[in-house]
Amino acid sequence: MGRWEPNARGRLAQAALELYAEQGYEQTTVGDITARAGLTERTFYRHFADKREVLFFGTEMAKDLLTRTVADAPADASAMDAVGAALEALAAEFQENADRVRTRNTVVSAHAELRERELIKLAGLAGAMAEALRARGTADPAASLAAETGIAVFKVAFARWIDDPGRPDLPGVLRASTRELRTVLTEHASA
Amino acid sequence: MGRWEPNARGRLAQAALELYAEQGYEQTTVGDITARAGLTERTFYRHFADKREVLFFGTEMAKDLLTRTVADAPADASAMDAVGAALEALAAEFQENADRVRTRNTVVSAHAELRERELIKLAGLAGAMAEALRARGTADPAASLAAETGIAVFKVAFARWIDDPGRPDLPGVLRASTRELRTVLTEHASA
DNA sequence: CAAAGTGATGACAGGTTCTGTCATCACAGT
DNA sequence: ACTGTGATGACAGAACCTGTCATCACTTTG
Repeated sequence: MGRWEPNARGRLAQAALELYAEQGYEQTTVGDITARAGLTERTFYRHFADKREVLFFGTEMAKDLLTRTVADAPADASAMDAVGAALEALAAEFQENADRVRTRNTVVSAHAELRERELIKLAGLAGAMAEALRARGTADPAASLAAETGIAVFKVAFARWIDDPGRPDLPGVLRASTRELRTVLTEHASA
Repeated sequence: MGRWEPNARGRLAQAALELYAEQGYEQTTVGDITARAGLTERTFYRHFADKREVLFFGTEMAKDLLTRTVADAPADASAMDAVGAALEALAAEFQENADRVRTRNTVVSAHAELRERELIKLAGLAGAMAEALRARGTADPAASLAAETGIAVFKVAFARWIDDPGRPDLPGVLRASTRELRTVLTEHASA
């Protein structure tokens, strides 16, 4: 495993987050990152596909958590309940690492390129949850709808959590948002 | 207005879509595009922010259509009904230009970079609809939830429409998906 | 214990994307 | 005609990303 200085990948991710936060994403070159990490530019691209990907280290972990939680939901739970449980588990993890999550969000939300990457990662999470729902026996339009809608609610709840530092309970905001959505969807005049 | 050969922007967009479809997005350089359009590389970047943006010409039109339709919804219509009407209007326009929409989608969905751009454009549409809802008097968690959920349903409906060439009625698929979502959200064992 | 093997890193070249800057050209208004 | 305006051309250059080969630390094998 570890030869030379250990944990090159981790050092690169750490240096990148620091520099992006200190001097901005666009002002930071890959050379800056590798210089701080004590490596060469070429090595950066051996660990990360591009300059953005270095900030999305944890997405695979999130995907695992979501799919596992969906798979482990009680057999009589509805698709939306399974999705809700998964997203609450993720929200709880965000809550535990609130400082890191907020720092990272500040960097990501400041640059369109990074927001783009974040959105495709979220879409990937939705796809993974839909797949897990199908494995649980939910048919396909319902599975995709539950997963995509769940992610949509998570996005809204997360934004509210970020905006309001006095509301520190992300899982609570998520549950409230889900309830609110049910209201929004049922109070309709037509059809 | 038009000096030199007219409609440089349009020629560039046309040449880009053709080349991306013919030989792939990554294999096409900006030089290829400008050569076919009879312009220089530098001019491409005067009309489009980057190599991806040239495919997202119509997003502003879509945003106008959505916000206008939300604003024009009857005063007694619910937020979700206003969003539903807006998305149905967009779906109808997609339906009218089905061939072009499908061609463009083939190109976009083949490359992660382009899908990223598409997702941030969709997020922008959701944001614009939320803003239009707020202008109509809908409070903020509900406005964002209705807009984001509407886009989520549209994504699912669009994917179903693309996958199944024998189901040519996108507005119909959209309405069916919205009904299905209400079912998914109300059939829950817990809470 | 030496030889060969493995995997991560360094070094270098090169193409592509995108930006800054200034010159040039077609046309409009006076 | 004279001057202004706006789009385009020409050129330089930084940064991103990739391909390729050499090198080094360490492991395995005989």
